[in-house]
Amino acid sequence: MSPTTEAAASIEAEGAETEAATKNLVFVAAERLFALHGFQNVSVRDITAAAGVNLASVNYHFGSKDALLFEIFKRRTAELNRERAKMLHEANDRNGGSPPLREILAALLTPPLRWLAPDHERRISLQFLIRARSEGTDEIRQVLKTDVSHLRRFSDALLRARPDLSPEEVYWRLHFTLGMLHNNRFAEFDRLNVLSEGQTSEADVSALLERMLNFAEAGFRA
Amino acid sequence: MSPTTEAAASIEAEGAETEAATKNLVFVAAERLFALHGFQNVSVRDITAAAGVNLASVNYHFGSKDALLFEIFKRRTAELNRERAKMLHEANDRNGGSPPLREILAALLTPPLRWLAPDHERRISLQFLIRARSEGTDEIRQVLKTDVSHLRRFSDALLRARPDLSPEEVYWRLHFTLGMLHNNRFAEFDRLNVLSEGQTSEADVSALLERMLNFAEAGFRA
DNA sequence: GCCAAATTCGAACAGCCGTAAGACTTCCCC
DNA sequence: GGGGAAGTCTTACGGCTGTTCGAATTTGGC
Repeated sequence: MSPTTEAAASIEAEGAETEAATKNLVFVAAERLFALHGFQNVSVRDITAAAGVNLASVNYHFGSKDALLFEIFKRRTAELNRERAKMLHEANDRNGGSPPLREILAALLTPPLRWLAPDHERRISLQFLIRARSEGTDEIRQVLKTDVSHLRRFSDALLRARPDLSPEEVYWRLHFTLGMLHNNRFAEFDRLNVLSEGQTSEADVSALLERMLNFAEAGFRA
Repeated sequence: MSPTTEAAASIEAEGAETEAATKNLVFVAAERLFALHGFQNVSVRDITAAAGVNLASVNYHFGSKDALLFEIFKRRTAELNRERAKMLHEANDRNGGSPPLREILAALLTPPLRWLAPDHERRISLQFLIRARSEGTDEIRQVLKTDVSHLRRFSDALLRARPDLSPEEVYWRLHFTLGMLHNNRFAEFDRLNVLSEGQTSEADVSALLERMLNFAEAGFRA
């Protein structure tokens, strides 16, 4: 029996490093290589070589290269959404179900920006997610288009905070805000460093979060 | 003698559709396919088949597949930057060399948004540029990182319009604004359409420009 | 209407790709 | 400690990739 049929169940088992050691080695190595070089530019042989496992491991444990990409995407997306939902929930609790603009935006932006910190364990995962969003397979693009339930919670909250705005306007501004966020890949940081002649400190992620919140909040208040 | 050595000179010859018909067929077909499916997902055979020319045409006229991508990128980037520079120049003339915030941002965003109109001849070119920015070769990424002279004109103008902001702050906000723009690929439009249950009219590009200007201007005024 | 240069064409090369089959080894439970 | 499942390994297949070569063809100047 192929173990890939149980893959979905293992998504929740976060710290399950003990069982299926090779599967985890492949998962981690693939995530890193995909994030750094893109899906198409990384071969199954690259992955298994980096992981120090056999070539056939990818197909045995995940079924195919596409399925491996999709599984990484699902797991990391679920993690990120969980952190965002938790922050939004806490903001709701603090404010009687109708938090101010800035707290909603903070719930949306803080988790990914936390991941972006140089020493954060999920830094490479965020780079992976940003890349997968634009370079991923049709299956991933389908999920991004279809599964908007998570974003809807945020658009609903934003509508409650700014009931004078039309839903359409809120959707667009949310779209803009996510665009600001998704632009934060390695390459863009580099360009920014050149543009500002090394003045920007990409290491200071909390300052970046502050900047993004200021910009986005002002955009929503316009 | 290989004609590819003269390729750089022909970049300026915009309407040179008459000479080198096949070269132009390849150029146009490749741009469309790259924009729609990504660089890695399009083979030389796909391009030549779509263009209705011989397989060897790409290597004969452009040297290699990478060089073809780079040449499309250079030409379209130059075109876009020319339109932006022209608008910025006109804004300078109208305002004694120090245009208001909104006019600077309009010079930055109007040209690409014009291209995005459904019936615009450069619609596919903008999609190509957005894709090439994140999926392109190392050579393209190097140009994006190094050649920031064009963006510098905008950051300088923005600094003059908001002298109370630190240069670093201006760079980041410019970065955010470009992020809003670069997020406008087909896939994102689709998600937005689902999110808003078909309420968004992506055809109405001038309304989108207005929205983006409002959002970005407010962000810069924060 | 000829010659040479420019272009197009058909064909093939060498190499990498994802995947699968089958033999082999390890592990765990009864 | 034997048997069966789970995992690992080697090997190779078929297919697609970018690129090249030499011949055939077209083009442009005289």
